[in-house]
Amino acid sequence: MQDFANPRLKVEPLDLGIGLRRQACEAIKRAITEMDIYGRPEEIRLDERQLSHDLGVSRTPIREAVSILEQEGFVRSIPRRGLVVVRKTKREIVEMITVWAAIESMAARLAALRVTPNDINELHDLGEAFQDDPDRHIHDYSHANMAFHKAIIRLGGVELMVSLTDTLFIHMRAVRAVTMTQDNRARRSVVDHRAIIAALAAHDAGLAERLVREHTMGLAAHVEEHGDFLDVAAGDHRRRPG
Amino acid sequence: MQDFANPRLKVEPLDLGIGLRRQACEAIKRAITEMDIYGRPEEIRLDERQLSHDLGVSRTPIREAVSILEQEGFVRSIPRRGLVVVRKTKREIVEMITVWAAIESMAARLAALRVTPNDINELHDLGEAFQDDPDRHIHDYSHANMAFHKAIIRLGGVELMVSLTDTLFIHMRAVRAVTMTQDNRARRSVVDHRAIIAALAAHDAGLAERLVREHTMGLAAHVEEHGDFLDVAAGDHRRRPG
DNA sequence: CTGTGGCATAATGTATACCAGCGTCAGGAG
DNA sequence: CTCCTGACGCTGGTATACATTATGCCACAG
Repeated sequence: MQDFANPRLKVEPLDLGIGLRRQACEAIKRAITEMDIYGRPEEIRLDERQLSHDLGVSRTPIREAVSILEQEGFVRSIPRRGLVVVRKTKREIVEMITVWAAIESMAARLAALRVTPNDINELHDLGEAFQDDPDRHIHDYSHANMAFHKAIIRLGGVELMVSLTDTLFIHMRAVRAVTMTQDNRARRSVVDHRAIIAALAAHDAGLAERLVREHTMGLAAHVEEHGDFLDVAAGDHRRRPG
Repeated sequence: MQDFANPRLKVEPLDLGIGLRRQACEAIKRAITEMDIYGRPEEIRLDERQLSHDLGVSRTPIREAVSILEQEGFVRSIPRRGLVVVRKTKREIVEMITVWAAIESMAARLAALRVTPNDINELHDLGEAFQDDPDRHIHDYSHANMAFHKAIIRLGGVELMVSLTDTLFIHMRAVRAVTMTQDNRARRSVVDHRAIIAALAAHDAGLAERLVREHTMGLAAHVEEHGDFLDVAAGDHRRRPG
């Protein structure tokens, strides 16, 4: 009966141990994403005992976290051999971008029917934030670029799209910077984004979908064309030739 | 050196521990999918010890398998409370269908540029298999229907789409039968499928995409309209009202 | 009679110990 | 000098034991 009659104490739910495994999962994931995977040619191995020692927990939560990370495609567990950080091949990156294009274009279609002027303003701010000189702050612009696309997906109103693309975007972190610096893509992105915003503002679902699809598939084609650096040493540790 | 010179012992590779956790994961997943989740109104709890005892393994592999299953959205782990089989809400089902529509329509677009006459024949066989009387063998038809859509996604040539939709389709297993029996959808599906095949055969990417999208989004709208049975008791175990 | 508080039980989350392969290195033999 | 073989160590996989917490019941007090 004290649900709303006595609002005396407003304590937070106090997330007790809501996941020592979650913390480990997040920590490892962040460590992986912040590491420049494609910078070094050799394989990156993970040691369970090292991780458990560094994180100050036992191996059990580490292993559960690793299970999740493996399911999400960040690491690969080779039985009796060890854990390696997966290095996405060019083909896999292109596939991820393709799926991203599929989801975001559908989200744009749905968003075109729902957007408010307020949403349009937010998109505009995100799109024009670095319009003056996108080449200057590549990293920041790349971040804002991701935020723009994530905003469109969010405006679609489908939570599942948000969660699915979140994982995809994390995987593409390593590719962002490279793709942005090439071919003056950053500058052209701004133009595309303006057109997308205009289509959304006009509630033109078909146009918004097409523009988003062509924009993102353009990135896929770009990676397909210039992304060979991803496969430089992706498969050099299959067998030990002796 | 005894690889092929001395074929005296032909013992099978005996997948020792190639994944005790994988086996547990598959077993539990199959048990969940084969269980009629939406038949009983009460929550379905899973007991770790029971599972470990039934599968004949320790709790550790069970817990790792459960981590994967939780990540895939089949179970939900409530800290210190236990495991419950998730019962997808109508909204979540609609969202999954929407994502499915996004992916398959993109796959259809890609497939239209790649399909061979052989592929068209296969699709035709899948689509027309139950054309004579789809209402008769609802279960088989539902299976063939899924196979048809999975075939289109496969023809898109993007492996990631196949794996992503595999999980989605498993989740929608429970919904298939119901949606098929309502509104004469099975019969109309055949007509839609014919048009999709024709568009693919004509290499009309835009049309194929549109037809697939409208077909699948029609299912989404149908579930949105008639899928209230999904929420009958989805949230009755939040609090114990006393 | 009802409500509250404490206790007991049980289930999960975590830690540690043990086990089984696989790689590597060294030593011996040809 | 080279190649094969065996042993050791490192790695992950599994099991079991322990602690912490949630829940339900019972007793006592108002």
